[in-house]
Amino acid sequence: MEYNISLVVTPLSHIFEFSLKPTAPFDFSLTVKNPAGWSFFTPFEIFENGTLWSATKVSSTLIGVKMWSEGNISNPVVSVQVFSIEELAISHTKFLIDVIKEALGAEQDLSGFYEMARKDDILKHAVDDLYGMHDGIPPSVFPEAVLAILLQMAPLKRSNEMMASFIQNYGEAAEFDDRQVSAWPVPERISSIEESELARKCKVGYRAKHIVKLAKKLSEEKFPSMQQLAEMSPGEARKALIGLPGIGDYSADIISPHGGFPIDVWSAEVFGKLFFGKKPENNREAVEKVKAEGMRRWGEWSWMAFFYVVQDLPNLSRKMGVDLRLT
DNA sequence: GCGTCCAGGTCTACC
DNA sequence: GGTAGACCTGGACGC
Repeated sequence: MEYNISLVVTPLSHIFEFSLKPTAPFDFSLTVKNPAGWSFFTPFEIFENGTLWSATKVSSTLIGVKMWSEGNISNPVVSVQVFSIEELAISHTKFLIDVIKEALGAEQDLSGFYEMARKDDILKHAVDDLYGMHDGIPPSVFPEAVLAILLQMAPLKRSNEMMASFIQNYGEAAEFDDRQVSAWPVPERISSIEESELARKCKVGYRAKHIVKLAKKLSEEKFPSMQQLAEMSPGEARKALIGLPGIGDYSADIISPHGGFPIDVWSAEVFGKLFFGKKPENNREAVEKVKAEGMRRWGEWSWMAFFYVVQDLPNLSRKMGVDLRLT
């Protein structure tokens, strides 16, 4: 893989800061650095001693974000510093505060989910282990869609390598608070590169075609923002996402701010064992059956159930006496 | 060392 | 509308 060919490093020296009071229960560490290792903004972000340094582009503005907790699970307070190249207008700072609130899931009320989960033989363990973990809405569609495409037809190790190469070759690094964090590329940049160049540099294979077409669609056409997708009905948002290049049933469930029940051949095995007590004979053929059972069992809470179970696999394996390791 | 298989899906041609 | 086959790449596996 080719790294650091054209990564631009941008120093961010202007700061504005604020604090948030998320809806309790809220566990800051579990929310920004969850056990399965899903990134808050980018896989290159840093989490040390309870503080997160991350970076992203929001409406063409590169920002660095430093966050830490000053409260506790039942009385949560999060301090946030936002770093930018130049001083931001008041309207922009208000917008960014909303973006970070959404990304933290700060206003998410977990009480309904927890009430259901405590009566469920699987989820009662997960919500106990991960009490206060919120799930937020990412600031933009492009990184989520590229991630979904890179997860397709590849072992996780290779997906991670493709993702790292893509960010290092075409992203932008934010330098702030004595840290450097690489942020995801924006569609405007990817739309102008050749598919063959992307395939060669990042070894993404046939996925290069989907990624460049996706970038063109998002940068040249009016596609709903993540916030607008959140305001649509789940069905409308899903329909819009499936219209994107390289995005099908599974990927739409990953990207949608409404969530879904994204069962692939990997999760078909995990959830197959949890639901039916044994490994499916054929993981690929079990996808539809496992997905239907998850939707039947957890209904409107399917996404949160998926999220909590995937984050809690080692504990669930032990507590339920089911070997959830892949075979 | 070499050939074969297949992986945390989606698209397209064909019926 | 339903479905088989193709699709990049690289690691695992058998020989």
